[in-house]
Amino acid sequence: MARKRQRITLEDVAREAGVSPMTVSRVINNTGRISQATREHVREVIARLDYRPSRIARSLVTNETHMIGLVVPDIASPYFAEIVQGAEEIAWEKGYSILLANTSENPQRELAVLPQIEETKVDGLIWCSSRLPEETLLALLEKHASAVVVNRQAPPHLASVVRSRHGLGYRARRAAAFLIQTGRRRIGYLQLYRSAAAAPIEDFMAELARWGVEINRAWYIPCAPLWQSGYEHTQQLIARHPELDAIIGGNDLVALGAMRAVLEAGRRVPDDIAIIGGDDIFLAGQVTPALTTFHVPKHEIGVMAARLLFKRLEGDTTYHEHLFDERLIVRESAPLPPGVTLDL
Amino acid sequence: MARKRQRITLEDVAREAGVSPMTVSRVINNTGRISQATREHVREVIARLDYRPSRIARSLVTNETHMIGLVVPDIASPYFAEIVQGAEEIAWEKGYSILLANTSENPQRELAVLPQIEETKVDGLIWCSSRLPEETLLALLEKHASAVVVNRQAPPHLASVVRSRHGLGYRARRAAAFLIQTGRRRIGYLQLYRSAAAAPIEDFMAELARWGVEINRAWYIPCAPLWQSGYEHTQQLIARHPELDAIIGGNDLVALGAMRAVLEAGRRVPDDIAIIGGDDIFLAGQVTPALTTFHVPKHEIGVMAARLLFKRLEGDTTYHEHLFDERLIVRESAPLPPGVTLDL
DNA sequence: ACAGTTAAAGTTAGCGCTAACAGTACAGGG
DNA sequence: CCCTGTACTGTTAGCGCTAACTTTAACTGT
Repeated sequence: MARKRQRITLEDVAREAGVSPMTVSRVINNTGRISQATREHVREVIARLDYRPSRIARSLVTNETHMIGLVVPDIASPYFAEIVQGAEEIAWEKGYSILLANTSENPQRELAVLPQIEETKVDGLIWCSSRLPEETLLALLEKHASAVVVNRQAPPHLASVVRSRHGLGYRARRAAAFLIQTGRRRIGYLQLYRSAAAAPIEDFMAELARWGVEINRAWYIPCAPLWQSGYEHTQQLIARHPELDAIIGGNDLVALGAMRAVLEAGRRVPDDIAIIGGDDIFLAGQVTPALTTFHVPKHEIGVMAARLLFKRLEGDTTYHEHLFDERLIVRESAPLPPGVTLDL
Repeated sequence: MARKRQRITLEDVAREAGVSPMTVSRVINNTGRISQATREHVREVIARLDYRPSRIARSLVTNETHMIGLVVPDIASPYFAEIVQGAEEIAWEKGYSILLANTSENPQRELAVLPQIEETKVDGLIWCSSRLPEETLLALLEKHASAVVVNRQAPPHLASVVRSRHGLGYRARRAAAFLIQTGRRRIGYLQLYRSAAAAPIEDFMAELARWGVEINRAWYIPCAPLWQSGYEHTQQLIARHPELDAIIGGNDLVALGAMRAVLEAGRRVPDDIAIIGGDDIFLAGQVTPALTTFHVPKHEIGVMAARLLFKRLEGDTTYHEHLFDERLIVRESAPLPPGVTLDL
């Protein structure tokens, strides 16, 4: 029987302690001047009644909820789960709660989730890897006093930014350079579809051109950031294009799906086809062959996003941008043959 | 420049529309009787002013926050991330938000997180895999009108329960039975430490005894639910006990850590040492050798937990318990040799 | 025509807190 | 003895909403 227990209010405490509600409020918030005796007495009553101040009521008057909204495309992805973990850690330290919204990689849902967050009046917002088009994103950011955007760009006055180099097309270009120098010539690319902010495929092809290797648009296909998508697209890709000797996955899940498809097709990794992933999720180094990929400091991204947000909340409205480097981790799926030296 | 934009209130809308605040309130909540003309006019003004009702203010009077608290030991674990995903899905459908608390596997933190959640006055609470001792957990549940507990037991009047069979010691016993029937005799067990609710090691040994195989307490060691822990404990375990021919991991992360340690030690999986995991996380089937494990419907657990919670919130205070089955998924790390038939 | 009904509004009060201002009491200086 | 300052505590009002009640207007049937 869910008892609707009457909540103990600040007024109850005041009455019990024989002081005014304001005095109790001051004790709780450590504001104003309170005599040591009164303070201790009120504290004792608070403890005795097991009083918990209502954040709701406080928020209504202070206009601060001590909550921050966290929007991610897929909480079950190892990539975002770690970012969330990092952000939650900092929020907790600061006494803030996390309001989580999972948009299931769905821009519609992303749009729909925002009114909900607005109505809750979170103090700030961390927005990860928005799949919304640029102008829509900006319009929504306009309405939020404090926001931090992860993996997207934003105008300085609207939000701070945390990114790793991925968005700049850095990753695919470096992967291509590495593969070519280790002897690969016909490189497939499972490019994550995303907003306009993503690196255009042209950047990637420019890199290939720089090395003078073959370019074939049919080898570059858009792909959802999921294992299944990498798996299925690779099945088709290698069936239609058996000439491929390397595949770049947009992220590790995709690359692992690709690896599976390659192995199931009876081709060897890396002997026949080398594979490079994209974010170094936890198990990337545990599979056999272990995945060559770019290390992305996911936890630190979450931590930094929260830190920048709190900077804004604390009144520092200057723009901050933090760009994390992505280090290539050479493992077995795309090894460095003995004797090869790289020029990266 | 974070503009402190003055929020548009219900009163603004009322003034603009030339009606009383109450009328606007009724339109928003679809309560009471409102003429079609007024309703449409008010709606138009709401849209024009881009008015968003304040949940805070509403909560203060209705005593409902439309938020549910979700406490997990480790959001970055693939196991809990999927549960969170499931719960968030249902919450979203019902128009509720998720207040996320990550306790980092730390009972202290678990205790500390509760006041925060209480102050926020969430409408309900989903509590996953609490690491708190039984009596502490119950004491805390007492204070919450509506709660659902995952992977723990609870008295019917305090909370509904969602579990898979794991907590009953089912998993380790079945794993042992399987291993023995496939020819293994000296079985190590990396048991997840946890609360009193977990199956005592005695259950496991009873199963071994039933099959008449060797029992050696030194082979059974407590282990944190992390890859690193499985890895390190296994390194020690197989160094001290080279006689082992199988290892059971408390969950997949631990089992994968164990697998890595075994392979690095130059032993073969499954030829020298068979390995069985525990929750079938996403990549368990992707590694080589693929992990034999028990499938646990993580997403469904999250969904069910949220469903049972909403049942309580909607006034059905009867006790519900949902027990999910765990199916053994036989993959390569502990295969079924040809010709062997199982008696489970 | 008039009480009785009903639909469609409006009024009042208060949820639990805190900001801002207003005391009060007591000290020491003139 | 008042005056000013300091240290503490109290009073008032209102944050943005909704529950509960009241009012107004229009419509009924006899």
